Amino acid sequence: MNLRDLRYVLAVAEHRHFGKAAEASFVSQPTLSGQIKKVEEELGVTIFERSNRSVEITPIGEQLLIYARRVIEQVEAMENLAKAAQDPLAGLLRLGVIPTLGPYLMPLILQPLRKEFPDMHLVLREEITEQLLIHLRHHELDAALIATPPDDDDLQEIALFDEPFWLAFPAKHPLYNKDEIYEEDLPVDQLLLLADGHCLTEQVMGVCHLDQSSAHDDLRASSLETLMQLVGAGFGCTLVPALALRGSWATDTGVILRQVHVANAERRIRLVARKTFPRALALKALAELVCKHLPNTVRKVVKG
Amino acid sequence: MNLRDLRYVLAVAEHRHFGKAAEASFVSQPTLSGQIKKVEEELGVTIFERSNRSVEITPIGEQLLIYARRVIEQVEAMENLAKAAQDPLAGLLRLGVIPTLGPYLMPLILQPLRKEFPDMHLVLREEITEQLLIHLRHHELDAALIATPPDDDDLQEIALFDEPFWLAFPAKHPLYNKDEIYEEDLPVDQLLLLADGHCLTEQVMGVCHLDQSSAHDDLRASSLETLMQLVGAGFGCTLVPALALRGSWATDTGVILRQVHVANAERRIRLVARKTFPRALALKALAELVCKHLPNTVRKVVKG
DNA sequence: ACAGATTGATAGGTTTTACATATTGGATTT
DNA sequence: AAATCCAATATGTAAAACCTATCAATCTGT
Repeated sequence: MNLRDLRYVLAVAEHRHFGKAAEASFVSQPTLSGQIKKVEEELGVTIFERSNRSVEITPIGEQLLIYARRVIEQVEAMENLAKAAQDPLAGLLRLGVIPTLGPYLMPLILQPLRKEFPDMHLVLREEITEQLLIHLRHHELDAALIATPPDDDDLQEIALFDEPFWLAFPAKHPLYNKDEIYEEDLPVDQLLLLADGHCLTEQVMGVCHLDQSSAHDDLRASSLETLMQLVGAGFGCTLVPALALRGSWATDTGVILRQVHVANAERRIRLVARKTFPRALALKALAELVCKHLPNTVRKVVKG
Repeated sequence: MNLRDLRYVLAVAEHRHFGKAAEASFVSQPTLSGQIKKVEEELGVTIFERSNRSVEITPIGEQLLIYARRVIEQVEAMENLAKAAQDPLAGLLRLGVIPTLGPYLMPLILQPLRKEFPDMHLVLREEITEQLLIHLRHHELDAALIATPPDDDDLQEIALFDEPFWLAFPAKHPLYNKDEIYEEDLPVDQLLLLADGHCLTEQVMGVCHLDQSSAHDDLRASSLETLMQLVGAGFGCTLVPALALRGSWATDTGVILRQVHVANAERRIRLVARKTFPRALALKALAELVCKHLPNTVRKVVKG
């Protein structure tokens, strides 16, 4: 049996006339007659009792029609659903973000996103890079915003922007008088770090030429917010990604911020997804939207 | 789209492997791949995200699968229903009977019917011939038991049996001493009749050579039961079909019954149905069952 | 009563499409 | 490096759905 055949049956039931039903189905009357006959033979049941001047539905045919109508109804609902979902810019997009980026980037783009792509339904998940990549591979996420190259042949990336690191230190710190920070100024021995696993931790250590052994591991903050509270409280200094400068800690914590003039004192933020992810357009749209709403503290990458 | 395609989609979803799904669907892998691709193109949506080592279902695919499963489920229910209804001896049979036959014949066959064809669901309707024929033509009945030739080219008949008329008269009637009634004995002037419309009325008039004008129309009974009550009460005589002899009036009403030796003092009972009615076997089975359970007071017709 | 219109079924030929086998390209495993 | 696995692609074949033309039966209107 066939959906087309069911539609033919419904057409005959509606018109009670093979010719009219054929016309309404955009086929010839012999074709329709043949298909109806085929269905009846397949089901082993007479659906229509036809004479030369009337077409009537048998009682069993009436029962079958109820099912046929339900089937066609469901199929049409299915097609409508697909049609509504055809727009790659619409529908669910499960996006992961690293914790040192999410709280500062997402507020900038959520409202524009709702305005420009009202049908795109973003579901956010904040985890460290390693977890995000696992979720991507497991198809539990569709895309992720991270700060390291994914290093996985199954994944693709769209580079978005470079986010410089700023130096954060307590108000009473000797560096207070320096407006500009160079490599030799970095207070490497007073450096406070995030917990392991955060990509930011390794990147900051890289900028400061620290390795695992030489880094303090007695004081590790579990979040950037906590870290800045520690800085404000005078426990040490740290490097902060530019977008985080406007975090909630920025007011009244007595933390001083300075631009850093050191090579590679920045991280590249990219949108990664599986190469096989079918909604490339959604990724592109999201990438462009993010770039469009970035502050001047970061440097956009010119596409790619 | 196509039911076959939906089954393919479900198979891939189940196996998460095109080769295995193809095998389970008894087609080659390229065929299945092609059909899946076709469905995705038709729907404009990617259902499966495939790489060289995995097949995963997209979120929209998951939603579509819910519908696909429902559709297939309904279709299978439909096929099961048809299969269950394939037996022409099973299922609904809407049967009409004339009022002078139904109450006496049906009790004889209902139980055997339930025993021999437990799946045949008889729905009875008791009306005069004219109404029954109208209902037959309107497909509101499938068959009818009547006592006159249907005289309609769209209808067919199976003759079942000839039912003789018996003379019924009050106990004190002068005919009491006659054991056998011949034409000249018929008490034509005392004849009581049923209401017009009943075929029995005309047939009894025919046997007695009465026409519309010469017949009493001051006393007409609305049912055979009433008629016999009138006879028992001494209002007159009448002719009764043989099967009715065992009606509820037969005891304690003082009605005397005599066999009648008059040509054509009988009526032929036939099962009529539309020529186009598809369940000829059900008719045949019913006809045979009726004949099998008739008392000796009637003469079975030898098939046809 | 007879010609013309109507209706569903049938016949024969064409186009579409579903299918199979063979092969390819990319990735993984031994 | 060779073998294996997997889905996609290429190409030819067989089944099906479809069309036009026609038939048989009936109904309509003169």
